Amino acid sequence: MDVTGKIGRGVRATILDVAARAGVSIKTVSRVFNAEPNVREETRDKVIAAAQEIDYHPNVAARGLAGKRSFLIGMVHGNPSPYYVADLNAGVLDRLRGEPYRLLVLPFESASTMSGKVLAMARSSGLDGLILSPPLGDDPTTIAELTAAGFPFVRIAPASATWLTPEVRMDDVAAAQDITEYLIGLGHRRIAIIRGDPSHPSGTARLIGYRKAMRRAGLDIDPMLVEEGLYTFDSGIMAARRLLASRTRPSAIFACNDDMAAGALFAANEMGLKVPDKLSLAGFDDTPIASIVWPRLTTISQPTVDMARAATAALLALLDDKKEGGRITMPYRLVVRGSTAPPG
Amino acid sequence: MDVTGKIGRGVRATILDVAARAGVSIKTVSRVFNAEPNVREETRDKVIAAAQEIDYHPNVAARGLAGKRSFLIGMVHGNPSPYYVADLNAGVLDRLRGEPYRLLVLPFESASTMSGKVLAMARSSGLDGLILSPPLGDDPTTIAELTAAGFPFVRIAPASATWLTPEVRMDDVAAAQDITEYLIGLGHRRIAIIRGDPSHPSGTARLIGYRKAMRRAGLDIDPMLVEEGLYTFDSGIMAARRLLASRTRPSAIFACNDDMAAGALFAANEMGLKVPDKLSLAGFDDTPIASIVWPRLTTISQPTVDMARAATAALLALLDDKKEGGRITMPYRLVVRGSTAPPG
DNA sequence: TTGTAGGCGTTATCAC
DNA sequence: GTGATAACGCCTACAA
Repeated sequence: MDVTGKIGRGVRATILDVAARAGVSIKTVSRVFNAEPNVREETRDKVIAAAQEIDYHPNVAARGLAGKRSFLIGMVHGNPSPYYVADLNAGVLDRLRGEPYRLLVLPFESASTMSGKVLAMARSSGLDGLILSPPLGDDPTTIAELTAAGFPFVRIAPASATWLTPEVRMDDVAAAQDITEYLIGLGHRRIAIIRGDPSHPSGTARLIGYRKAMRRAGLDIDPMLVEEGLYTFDSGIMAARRLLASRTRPSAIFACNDDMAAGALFAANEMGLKVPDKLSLAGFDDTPIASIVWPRLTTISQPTVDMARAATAALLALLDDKKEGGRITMPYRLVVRGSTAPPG
Repeated sequence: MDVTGKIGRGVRATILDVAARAGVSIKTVSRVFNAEPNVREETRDKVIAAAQEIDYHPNVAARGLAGKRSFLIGMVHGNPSPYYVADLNAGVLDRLRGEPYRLLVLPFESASTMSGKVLAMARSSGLDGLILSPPLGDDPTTIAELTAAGFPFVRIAPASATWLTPEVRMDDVAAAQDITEYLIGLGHRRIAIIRGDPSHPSGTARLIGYRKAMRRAGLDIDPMLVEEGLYTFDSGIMAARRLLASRTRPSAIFACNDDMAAGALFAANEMGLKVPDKLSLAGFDDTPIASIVWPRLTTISQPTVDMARAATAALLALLDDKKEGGRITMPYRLVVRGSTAPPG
């Protein structure tokens, strides 16, 4: 036994060491480290002091084995926009600060390779819970297997509601409608849309919002003005090139995320089309990219960080109290910047 | 006991279930799942079949407790550029594919808040090893405590060599010298530099390369042409505004990363300075941002993903074979794009 | 308010 | 090649 309390190189102190040093039982030490009640303040202090002296850190594996939880939550993301992912990460980690939970990032190539394997992955990684972001949060197979197994998970920005488990979202339809109506209000009539990856249902919601706005204004929706993208910068370039090559080209383009809008801006620059004089451009998400390009993008500010924070909070509640599923809708904001103007 | 092999909702199969079903001992099952030798092929198949039938996944916590490792590695990053971080993540995860190790992302505010806490964090998170990216990889306190504890770690892009542990880097000095010489070769004489955050030593290396190139060309280094940034887009704007407000403004700016170069481009746009006609701009890293702005940035292609992959490979080797430290230098590439031209 | 006993699911040690 | 059995460090009961 180590009477001095000095622990040799590589040898970690255990709860027994702390107990011995503090002159209490291991259960008392355990109580202190789990913030359980019924410990005299004086005892608590003794334990904490002893722990510090020998640099004790609870063994996560032992804790997980005995307590049947790993304090590990996973985030699966297949979003191609690094800024979006960075925001998600930031929100989750922010909420996790001070909590015993840690965040595991799960590799992810495409939604299809992942479908049907999420539960196995979660199990083999020993996760306590899962945060699903688009498009996986809308994958029926994934939802079904997680639900069937009773595995705790929350969804960020799901397109369809299940109400089975917490969902944090924003109103994509209304936001897309707003930004389209803003373009219409500027005087635009030929307004194109670059939709997102069809496998991301949020893209569909945004398309619906666009259609609503157009219809309400009595404007035709020319199929030539609906292009498909993949939420990537490059796909935005491609889509915009097709749109702008047409003889009856649009005077405004609404891209379903900032990356594609930046791509459209790039395409316009290539063709010498000045934005916003000859072409108005709107994005969606308000990621940093919207402020990096010139001119800055008019866009919808999606509270990604807040959404991630809220989703994490909901998951923690789920893990602790086994609370029911619910739906949280976060507010968005139309941000008007230099990329939009009346048609020239 | 569950004779049918069907496992109820939420109840996970254990190694005992597999052993019973396969008619072997748990040790044999363990051997199979750890790819140990001395198991007859026939036995192995039986075990694997039994495991699949009851959807067995080894319990990570138990494995960690008994085997004294968590199969968890951590990456600590304090780099403000999301694209850089995304590339690091991608490289690590790519190398980890197929390995039993998982990646933990560690929250990180600033290098100073982290210093002296990395080991404690690694311990309390139960990590097996650590990947340190700038600027933490150069923090003496961190290096010292990890080394003293014999904790396995590798460093990505460290400024100073320790040789104690694997280091994956590129030659920042030579790269910065190359890109500066390229600008000089175009005919520029007044070349400014926007250095990075002083707490990131890579910025110093790049400054040295710039100085070398200038001296070799017999050019004075006007202190007015050396600005300080923080590796962020906004800091690039600020620094460029200061540089461009001067009456004797530079004809070219070399920013120590792409984010700041993009900021400089933004500032030039603000002032109506056409790039590259009136101002040449060079970045560093070749993150996606370099290709998103217009015109695209001339930059140094830093093989971030490859570096992360190599660092991960080195860490895995360290964890398995206890190999020695070593130094890997990856090649860089000067990428010439539209943001640079002869002075107008 | 505190302590004791038992078990969590695996790996390691040694025997067969 | 294979198998019993003892750790591993903690948490959950239950007692005191």
